[in-house]
Amino acid sequence: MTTLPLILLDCAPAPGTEPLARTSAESIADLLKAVADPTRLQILAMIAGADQQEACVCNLTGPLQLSQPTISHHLKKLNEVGLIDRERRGTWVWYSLNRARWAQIANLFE
Amino acid sequence: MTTLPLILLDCAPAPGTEPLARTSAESIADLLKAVADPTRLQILAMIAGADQQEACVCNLTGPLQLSQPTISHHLKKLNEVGLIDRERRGTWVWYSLNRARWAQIANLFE
DNA sequence: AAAGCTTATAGATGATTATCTATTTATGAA
DNA sequence: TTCATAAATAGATAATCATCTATAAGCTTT
Repeated sequence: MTTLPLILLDCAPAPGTEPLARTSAESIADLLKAVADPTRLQILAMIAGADQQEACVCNLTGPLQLSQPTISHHLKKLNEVGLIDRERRGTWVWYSLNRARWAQIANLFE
Repeated sequence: MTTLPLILLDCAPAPGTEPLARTSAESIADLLKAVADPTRLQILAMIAGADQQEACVCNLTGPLQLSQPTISHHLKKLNEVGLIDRERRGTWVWYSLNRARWAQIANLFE
């Protein structure tokens, strides 16, 4: 009597489960890490909901009850992954949503 | 000569920038944190790409080169936020994507 | 019940990070 | 040039977390 190749049912990589390349996974994770923070989500929501869809640091410190360096820190993180754009106008620095980058996240989950 | 009410241009919460409620921001962040990890992204990709779109722990340890407890740890995190479902069949435990939960993430970015 | 395999949990550790205070840099006004 | 305001950076700290080893728990078979 012949037996089925049980090894195929045993513990082995499942067929078709080539893992997502580590470097790709890491760069996607970096992008998602930027949004996976409650304060940064609040910041993004405030920017998206603001007039002209932009905000400066000092627009955010009050409502979020965080120090100015902390807000700047979060804005820098969001800017580094391309989720918000930065524009200096006089003394203020204005941050706005980068819609294209935002859409790239949506595409990841479709 | 009259002057514009400069206070409106000064540092204050921008109009319409009611912050996203902290509790909402935190629960969204918890969901996003679950996917904001390169190993968990690789796990999700492997599950999605597998036959029957499911995988057990031992399908993953080999390709990802991580210890079994580490894989179990990640699967638990993904399961806790509802991104994957868990089903024991005999000795093995099979994990599968929860498409509805997945879609909820997509909706966040539209 | 005893053995063997798969998965989960416990506990430890090193790395990452969100936050703060203090300081510096950048810009505009006097 | 000096002053005042806005934002960025430096450095410190406490908390979170990805990973490991060791062990326990769950299931199947003999």
